[in-house]
Amino acid sequence: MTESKASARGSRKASDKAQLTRDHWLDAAAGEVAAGGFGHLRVMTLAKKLGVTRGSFYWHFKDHGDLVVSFLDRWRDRRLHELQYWKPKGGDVETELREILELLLTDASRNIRRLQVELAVRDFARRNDYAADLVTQVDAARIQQNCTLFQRLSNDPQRVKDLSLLLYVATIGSQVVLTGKKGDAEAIRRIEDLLARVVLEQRD
Amino acid sequence: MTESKASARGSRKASDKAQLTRDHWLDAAAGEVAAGGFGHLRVMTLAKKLGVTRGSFYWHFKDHGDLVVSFLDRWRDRRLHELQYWKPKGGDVETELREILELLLTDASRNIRRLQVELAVRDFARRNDYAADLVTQVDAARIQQNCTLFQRLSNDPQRVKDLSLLLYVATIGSQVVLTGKKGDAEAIRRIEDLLARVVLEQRD
DNA sequence: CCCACAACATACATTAGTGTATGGACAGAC
DNA sequence: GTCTGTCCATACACTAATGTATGTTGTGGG
Repeated sequence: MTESKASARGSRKASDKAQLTRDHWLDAAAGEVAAGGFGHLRVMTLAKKLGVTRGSFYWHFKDHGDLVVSFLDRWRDRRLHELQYWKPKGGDVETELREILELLLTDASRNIRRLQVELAVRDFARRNDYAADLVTQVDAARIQQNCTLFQRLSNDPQRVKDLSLLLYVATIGSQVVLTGKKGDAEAIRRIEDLLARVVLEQRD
Repeated sequence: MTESKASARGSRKASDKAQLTRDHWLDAAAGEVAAGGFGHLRVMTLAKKLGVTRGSFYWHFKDHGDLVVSFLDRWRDRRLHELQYWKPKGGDVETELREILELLLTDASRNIRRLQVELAVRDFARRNDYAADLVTQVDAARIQQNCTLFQRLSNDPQRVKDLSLLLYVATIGSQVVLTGKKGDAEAIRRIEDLLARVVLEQRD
């Protein structure tokens, strides 16, 4: 009996006797959200996944809603923070554009889990005001990020905004339509190339 | 007592004593799916909405899964069928391109309900193989539709395919990112205009 | 040594939703 | 008229999930 309990706890990956933190629960939640969206985020499922009972959950979190809000907050923080890591390397504009395109499309499409979570958050935002607010923040920051690049392509501020927005919606659309389909890598690569061409033709 | 029952039934829109059909239920389901996605599609909610009890539902449908499959099938049929209505009017290419762009972006963004359902189906497809299959069918048909237009722009079949795909992912991305946000109509109009410009520059 | 708290287990109450079995009203066929 | 089938109501059983209240264990401080 005691062995079965020990082996149950032992099914956890990292350390056997280490105790859980909020982040452990949030990581497990990320898996569930990626697989089934926020509608399938269950406390019981997470507990089984972590090899504990729900009693642990209600120690770390007030309730199910607390988990959701914490998850969304962490997602927002990470998405905003990762934008800081992209610093223009001072190469020529075309090289930099192709770099950021590869980052936004090819690289992003390889991070299936991260992409699934993003789509789930975006879908959840359609019926949850809190999530909708965070998505708006992240979208705005990313589009702003694109703007700083496109300012080197054009002096027309309106054109800069429009190009940034076009690039962004094309990026999201590619992720929504192509991710997980067969031949998606090839299609994404071609979209990436075509986008670079049409954007570069807009310089003045 | 009988009055209360009658008034309950009378809360339905069209006719008071008309009996329900599968399509009535599917229409009501569309409202729920648009609002909350497939995860919030409840038999009880639909029954209340239609002013009947769940007994009626289980007469028209085998079970909850039957409703979902029927809903998806009808969605696929309608999306494929509506493509037949767009016949090239034989104008010049630029005019026709701007027409189809307006149809795909501005017009589509006005049909909030239809758009919400599409996004819900697309999200559901990430965890449901049957839905994924239908979405793939619809996507392919729409992209193919775009190809017939772009064949008048370029003789390179690969470029035709790429442009069609770019237009499609930009369309979907616009719907995902912009729909429902403030100032979305203006943004969509500008995306539409920019897309027309960059596509026309790709003719040979 | 024990004690106090953090971390988790256990057990129970409650809710929301599905599916099913059966009964009833009502309209048309004959 | 009554019979039959369609369409819906009612009542019940069942499940999954949440939240809460309380019990249990392990561990460092004094």
